[in-house]
Amino acid sequence: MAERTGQKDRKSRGAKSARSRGDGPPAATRTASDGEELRKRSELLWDAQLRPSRGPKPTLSREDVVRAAISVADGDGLAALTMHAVAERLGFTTMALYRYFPNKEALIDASVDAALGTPPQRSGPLEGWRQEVKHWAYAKRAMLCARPWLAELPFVAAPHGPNWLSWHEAFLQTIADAGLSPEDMMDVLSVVHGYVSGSSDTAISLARARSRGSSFEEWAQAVSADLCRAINDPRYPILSAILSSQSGGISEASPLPARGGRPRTLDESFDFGLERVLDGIQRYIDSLKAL
Amino acid sequence: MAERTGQKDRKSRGAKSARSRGDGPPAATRTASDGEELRKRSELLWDAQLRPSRGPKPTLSREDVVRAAISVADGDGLAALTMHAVAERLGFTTMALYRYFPNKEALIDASVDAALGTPPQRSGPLEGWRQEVKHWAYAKRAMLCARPWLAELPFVAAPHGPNWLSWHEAFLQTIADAGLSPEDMMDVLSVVHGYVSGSSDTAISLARARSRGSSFEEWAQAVSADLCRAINDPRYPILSAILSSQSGGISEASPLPARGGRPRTLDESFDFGLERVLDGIQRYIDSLKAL
DNA sequence: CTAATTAGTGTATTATATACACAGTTAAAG
DNA sequence: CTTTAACTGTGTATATAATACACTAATTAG
Repeated sequence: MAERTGQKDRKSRGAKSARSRGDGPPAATRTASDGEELRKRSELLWDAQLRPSRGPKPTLSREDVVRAAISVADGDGLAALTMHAVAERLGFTTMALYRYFPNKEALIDASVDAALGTPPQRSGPLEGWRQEVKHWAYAKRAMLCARPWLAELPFVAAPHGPNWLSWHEAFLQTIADAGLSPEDMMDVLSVVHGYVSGSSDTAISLARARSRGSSFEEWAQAVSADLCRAINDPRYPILSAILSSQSGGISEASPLPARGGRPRTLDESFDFGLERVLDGIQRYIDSLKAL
Repeated sequence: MAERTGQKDRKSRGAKSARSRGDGPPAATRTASDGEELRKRSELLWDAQLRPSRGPKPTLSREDVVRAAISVADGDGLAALTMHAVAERLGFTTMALYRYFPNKEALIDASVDAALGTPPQRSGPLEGWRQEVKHWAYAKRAMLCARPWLAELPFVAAPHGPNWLSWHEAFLQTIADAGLSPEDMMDVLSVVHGYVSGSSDTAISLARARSRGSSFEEWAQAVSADLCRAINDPRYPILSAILSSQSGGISEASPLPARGGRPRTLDESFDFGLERVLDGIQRYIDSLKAL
């Protein structure tokens, strides 16, 4: 009954393509990332792939492959991102991709970074750190919503590519003149970045639903039904009260700018939270100035 | 050259087990969650599985299966969480699990919720919302670090189970008396929750590395090396300057409480950010009182 | 030209999820 | 007590994916 699971056959192979799997501990497929794993992935991600001189020239470039991968994920979600699907889009066989990336994980790492894109360039004069940070936060959220499949990946312990660093750099520029220490700047970055990525899940969920053809109503209905199981459950008195008091569920982007008794839209809630976060940062900056 | 990939053969199958796949759009495996998907998953998660009367009693319960699944994931990470591994741990065949959960996704949804556990009960008198929220945030972060595999899953658009709701409820209790409107309470929850989950990735990464036997040094080395590719890259002037100024990389939990020139530890950075967030919330609460 | 080296292909292997049919079990109904 | 519908756990089969490996054709250094 106990099955012969163990022992993946590790055939010794020439010192040639040392860029394959890696062997450490259990070595979870994707997702794993202790020291060894991360180091390898990071190296692969930044590896410049020098072109050899002897054989035929490759028809494609890594960029081509990444573009195809992104286009697959954009179209049909992360689950559709198979080596086969990418190869097909390029008109090649599945195995051809392995000439460009040693494994799927490396392709995904590269695709994720490419998909992040570069942060919007600041145009015109600085508007003060607060406004600049807001722009950055909006842009980041918009980027995530435009590529909902990014949120399906564990960002935890993934290697940071050039575009990721660009986003960080762009943030640091927004607060470069606020008078913070280097360490404070990094920690403030972490606060805003944490808030943005951690709180955008609902918006991303909506974006994904839309990209799959669901209507706003259908999505809102499902989300609401899911959460509303708390209603009338004695384990959740406060939540229950709040949910049942809020008549509808989530409201779509408001056509009217008026903020009356209308509940906040998703974006307005994001905004609300962002203002709180910025208030907190502001207070810290002010406290430093006061010294 | 172009390969004969097309046309996945979709064999017609009887109308029998209507509880199988679902068919809508491309229907990504896990991870997908438009309206339909979410509705189904939510239902499954809350479905009470009434025991039928006719046949033999099942040897296991859903709870048993979930426990086994969690123990697999705790031990070897999410990638090790296969139906086979869970079944083996229980001493059953793979297919036996399908008597308890219609598919792996449902098992994972249930396992995630169970793994969240219940938030710590408040003991003793209230210490004021700020302190209470801090406790909650610490507890949540600790919970995520204790189960790093949770962060490998897309939380986006996953159904919310009883434990998830409990965490929400517990938060709402902490700020129930702060004088916020129901809507504000939910949005404040979203801020803190967003910050905590979004900013814990590094700590979670460390926790995972540790659970896989990496030393702190090995992990810190890898993380640092990954980020430090920015150094001396003209695209990242500020980041580069900050990183090269900070001598070491990340420092472990400090043995000394003294906060001298020493860089912040991971936990201290989290704390720093949390204080900013709380300051922002406090300011909002104060502004309401001032009215 | 010749040999080394590489690109893309084709095929085989392995891991996983899961459909389906079967055998033994149990309790409700006769 | 028998019958039998409804179930449980098992065994087997299939589909999807990733990817190892060997092969052919291409291309260029010498």
